[in-house]
Amino acid sequence: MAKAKTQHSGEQEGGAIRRRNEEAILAAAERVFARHGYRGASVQEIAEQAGLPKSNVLYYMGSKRKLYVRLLERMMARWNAMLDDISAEDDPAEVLSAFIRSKMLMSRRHPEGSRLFASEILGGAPFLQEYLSGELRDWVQSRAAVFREWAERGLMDPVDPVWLIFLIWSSTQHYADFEAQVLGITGRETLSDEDLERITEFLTRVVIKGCGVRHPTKAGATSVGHDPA
Amino acid sequence: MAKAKTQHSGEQEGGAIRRRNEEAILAAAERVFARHGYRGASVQEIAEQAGLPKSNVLYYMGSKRKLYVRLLERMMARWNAMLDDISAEDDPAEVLSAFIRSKMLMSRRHPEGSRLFASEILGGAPFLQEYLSGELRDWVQSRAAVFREWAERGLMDPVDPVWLIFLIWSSTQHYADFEAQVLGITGRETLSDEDLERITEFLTRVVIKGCGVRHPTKAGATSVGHDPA
DNA sequence: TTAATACTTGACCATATGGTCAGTTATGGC
DNA sequence: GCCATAACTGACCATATGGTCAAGTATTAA
Repeated sequence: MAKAKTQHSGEQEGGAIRRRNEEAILAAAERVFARHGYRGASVQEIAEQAGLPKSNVLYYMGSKRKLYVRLLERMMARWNAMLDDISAEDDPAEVLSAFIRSKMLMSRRHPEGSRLFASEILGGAPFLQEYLSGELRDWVQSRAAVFREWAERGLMDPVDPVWLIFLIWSSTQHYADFEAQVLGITGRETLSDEDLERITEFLTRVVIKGCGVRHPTKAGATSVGHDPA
Repeated sequence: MAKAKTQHSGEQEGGAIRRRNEEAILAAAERVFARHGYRGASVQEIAEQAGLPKSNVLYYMGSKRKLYVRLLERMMARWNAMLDDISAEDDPAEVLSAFIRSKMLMSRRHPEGSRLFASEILGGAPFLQEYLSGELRDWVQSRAAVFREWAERGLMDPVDPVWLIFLIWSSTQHYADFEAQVLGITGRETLSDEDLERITEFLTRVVIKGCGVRHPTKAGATSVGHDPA
């Protein structure tokens, strides 16, 4: 095999200069790819937004394709960092609430990354197909199994867990991906933290109540989320 | 003003040849724009998919930009055709159910159009900004007023109507926009009509139950969607 | 039949694209 | 101070882009 070139060996090493420039490039590229998609983005524009000459971007990233893949991988890593384990012993209401909250936070903290991901899927997921039908599918199936057990124990209605996961994904991601629509319709410049908090509460409430989630302590008794305010 | 040229006077007229070719071009363009975004789409590719030389596409459509705008307008027209009037006198459960169903049908019938719209919003809605903050905003506000009145009459929980509308939009559109993800994760080739029907029922149920929608006949009494299957 | 109009399309143009490369400058360990 | 290596970058290339145009062919109304 070829000797690993320092340039592309990845990971954390590399001088301070390299790290700084790569960060600038990745940030700029995330914006541009998110806005225009893979094909519509140009290396020239990324370079300008990063404040570097085009050659320099290619020097660090090798190619447009590699840069794009690296961004996707970074986004997947963020995702994976969020996927805490759950078991059927946990409180469904708490798990669903935490799930919605963390997805909402992801949309808040990484809107460009979220849009980049959306753009990739929208285009038929040419780079992410195996991830979707591999890793991510396994993750969904394992969560689905837990949901199903909750339903069997009478802790929630017997809804299809996969459709439920999609419901949570779509309704939370909406605020990053369709930000332009949300802002246009609500007539605001930005969404405040309070807005996001209220939306999170709304979504949590509808999902938990809508799926008939009950407290685990008293087996199959009290319903959750009935504060009449 | 200049005399209207037959070529671009729009509307229904034009020979059979024109209509046939324009349809082919529009269909092809919708696919290509949906997949690659405005910038990423090329007239050449659209022409190939339509089975015509590039010059011919430009002959009929004038320019890439005009073609794109025309597609957006066609999609907005479909949308508007769906926006039937509602009043506070209607049954909330029925209205919400019909709303979800028709949005779901739209995702089913016009997935490319849906993705085209999504791509436009994702890119910051450069062509649709005024539509969003104008027509569409008004539409949302008027529906929101009805939802609010329902809440005041005790026919549903006092949820924020705008977030509710976004919830319905996002969760239904998901099945068109993120089709690649849905298929990858569920491991299917396509979603069947039965799948769509079940998803529609699931979403309807969660929304109606989650928002505490009640029947209007008995003022603020029975809750809806409790079939324990 | 004829003339006007609609349609068709290959050649062409200026510009932008992703990517290469050679030559130069800066950096850091010794 | 030395030098290997990292960092930098303008010039360049083949190709693709959106769009124009002129010269054709098909269609149709009179």
